[in-house]
Amino acid sequence: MDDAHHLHHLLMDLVRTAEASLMEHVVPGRALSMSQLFALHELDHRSGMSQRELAERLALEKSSVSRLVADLESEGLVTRERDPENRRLYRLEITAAGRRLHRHAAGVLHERYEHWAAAMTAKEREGLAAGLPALLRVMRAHRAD
Amino acid sequence: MDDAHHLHHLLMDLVRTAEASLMEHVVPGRALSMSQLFALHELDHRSGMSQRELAERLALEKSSVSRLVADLESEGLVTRERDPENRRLYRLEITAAGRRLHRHAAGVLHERYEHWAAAMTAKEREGLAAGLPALLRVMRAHRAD
DNA sequence: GACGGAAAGTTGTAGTGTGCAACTATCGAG
DNA sequence: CTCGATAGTTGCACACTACAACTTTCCGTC
Repeated sequence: MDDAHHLHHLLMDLVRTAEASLMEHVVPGRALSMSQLFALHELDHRSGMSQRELAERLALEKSSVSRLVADLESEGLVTRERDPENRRLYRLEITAAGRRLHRHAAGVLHERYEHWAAAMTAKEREGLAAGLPALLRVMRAHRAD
Repeated sequence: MDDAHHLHHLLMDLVRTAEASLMEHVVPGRALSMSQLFALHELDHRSGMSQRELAERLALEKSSVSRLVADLESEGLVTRERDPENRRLYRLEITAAGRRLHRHAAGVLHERYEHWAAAMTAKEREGLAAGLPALLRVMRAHRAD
């Protein structure tokens, strides 16, 4: 079986498996979508973003982000305040609760990865460490064409 | 950066990138969802499946599959006939048109993979070939717990 | 053979996540 | 001051999905 054919099966499998495997039981009790988790991740990483900027990073339409952030705000995970210098835009900040939630989710995922990594051989881990970034790199390059 | 942390970033990236990169412009003119494509793939591979069995393979609820297959049938991509031995269940068959569509989609994806594979080094390709199946294996094992 | 439970599939309904188009409010250049 | 651009909101529609209630068919038991 040639590389391309092999990759076909692997990726199809992965796409069907990965999201469910990743997002299952990340936060007990609270329903947290992947986009929400990504948004928290971005905001925990970088403060004062506008919704437009967040939309860019998440590759979502600004209206989707508007609702996404409204939900996060209503759950007390982020705040949004108009920028006094330019009142068209919001300055988004993650709250302490949001940060706690993000850290908790990241911790759960971290454990999950450790569990996975422990179940692989060193050779397999090294293979992933070399191959996955490469795959992402070429996917991005291809889309950018 | 430890393996688990590394894996975190890679997977998050991949999940957000892969589906779009995979499914973009697979079939010109026709909107084909990933579940539809997977269903065609299963049916091209194995004939006479019931909807229950297809549902299992796609990890979807039977009602979702009922509608999914109804759509494929109305587009002439599959047929369903009651099994004369057991008229509760359907025997699903991919049509010639369905097979053509699947083969075309597979061809487009194959080209895409070749393009990607060509943009990687041999070492990266080998890494993926060793690492991705391992990742899927441990994800599945973990979910099966 | 009738009865009751199990199995396959269908349909009604609801929820989630998304994009597009039209809208408001604000800004800044001329 | 006016006009075009920018940030965000809202109404609407759509795709995909699960769950629950339903029908039809089957089969074992009495």
